[in-house]
Amino acid sequence: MTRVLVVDDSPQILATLRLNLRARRYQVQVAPDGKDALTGAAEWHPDLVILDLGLPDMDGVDVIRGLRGWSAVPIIVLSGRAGSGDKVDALDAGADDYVTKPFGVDELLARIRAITRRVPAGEDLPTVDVGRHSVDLNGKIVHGPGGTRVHLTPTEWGLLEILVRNPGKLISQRRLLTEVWSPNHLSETNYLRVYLASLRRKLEDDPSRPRHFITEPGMGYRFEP
Amino acid sequence: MTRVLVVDDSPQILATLRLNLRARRYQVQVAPDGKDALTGAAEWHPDLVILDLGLPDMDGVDVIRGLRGWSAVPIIVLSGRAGSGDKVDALDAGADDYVTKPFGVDELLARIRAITRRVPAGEDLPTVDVGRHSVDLNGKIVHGPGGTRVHLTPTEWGLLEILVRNPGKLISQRRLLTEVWSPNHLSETNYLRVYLASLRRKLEDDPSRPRHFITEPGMGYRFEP
DNA sequence: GCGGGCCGTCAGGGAGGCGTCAAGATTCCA
DNA sequence: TGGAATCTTGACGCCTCCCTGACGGCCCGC
Repeated sequence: MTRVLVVDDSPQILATLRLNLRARRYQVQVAPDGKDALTGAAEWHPDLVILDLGLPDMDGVDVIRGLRGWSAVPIIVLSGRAGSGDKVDALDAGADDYVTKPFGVDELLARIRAITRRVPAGEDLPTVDVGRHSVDLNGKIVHGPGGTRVHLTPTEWGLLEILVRNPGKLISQRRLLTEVWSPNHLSETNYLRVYLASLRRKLEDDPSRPRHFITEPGMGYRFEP
Repeated sequence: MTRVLVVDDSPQILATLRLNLRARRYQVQVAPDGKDALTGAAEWHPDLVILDLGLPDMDGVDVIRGLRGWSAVPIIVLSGRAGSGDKVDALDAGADDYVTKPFGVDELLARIRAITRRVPAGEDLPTVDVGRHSVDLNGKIVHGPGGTRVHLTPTEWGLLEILVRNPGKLISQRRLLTEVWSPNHLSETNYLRVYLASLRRKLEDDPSRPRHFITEPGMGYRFEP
């Protein structure tokens, strides 16, 4: 089932879209501002984002850039501004479509179908740079300098994905253990030490002085792009 | 270089678009009606089609259907009609975007960038080389060195196609089992072992040391060109 | 200065995944 | 109806990866 994240500060539009999308068997989650949109997308991994440009807390184009930093999820922009410059800015920042308000729900639904048809839902992870290595989360490939390749084990990929999808953010030991292992492994913090060491050995230029996989003692780990 | 086919019966629009696109280093070909559009697309294999719905000889939506019958090329529709029904029809017939006239050239160019960004231009692979063998996916034929032929079973073709269409990318066991067998066979990973062995025996130079069909333990398989 | 957490490192053992082979079971076509 | 091609199933040995425990370094408070 296609997962749609709707970002808008107007409760009416939110309610209308949620109703219409749910009736068409989409899975819907909503966010009222840019901050919630970014965290929601990082945690929920939607197949499509519908984004109003006029958000209370941040510029819509910055939200697009924030998403595009780590995700290739399709983005449909809603906006009251019909100016050519606004459209060009949003599209060039990484939006896939631009619909001006007021819009017909039928048209929006058709555009949603057009976009999800092209992207079979699920190919939303681009490549991320980690120092001199480039990490392709989609193809599960790590390229090193000079055409070399680095091999990662499933557990290493699990850790790497969570960290890289939340650049700059502190990820608690609790969350890493829960998502990579299980909620029963919350006390096994030594697993993290072993596998973080392994990731650093494979991806950091100087594993003993990590620059991208940072330890926050007592709390967790952080990925610095 | 991205190849764009522009379909419109108005000489002015044709000239304007050709000028602007050529200036942005697109390769442009034009067609004045639906018949020329279909034959032109079949012979020239454009990476993008810009299609005016108001053509003299046939309905624009039929042109879309005609293209979609055999090609997945992105289509941007131009139309003077702003009605919601027209948009829905065109998009559901297979168009990727819908721009109403009069339109700004800047906006159209931004939409072109947005669409071609997603599809990296030219990604059908009729024949693929696997070591000393060449695989014709359309004709379902494998040629070996020296004019020999290799026979593959339907299941082998199923596996081979998914792997070869995603060169370099890791394909999960889950996806292979789902698409070649069914979602009920997710636990039968032994099938994969048997048929991967079979593919290697038929296509690899040294089946015991595979160079093109790589196992990623615990995750899936990968085709290396 | 000293001790206790917390973290990084290393290497061995065990379990599960993988490749291989061959023998049924099933389907397909003549 | 018979035979051939294809798919399924099971057994066995190998190899990878995960877990585990021990040790040392660093930082902090006492």
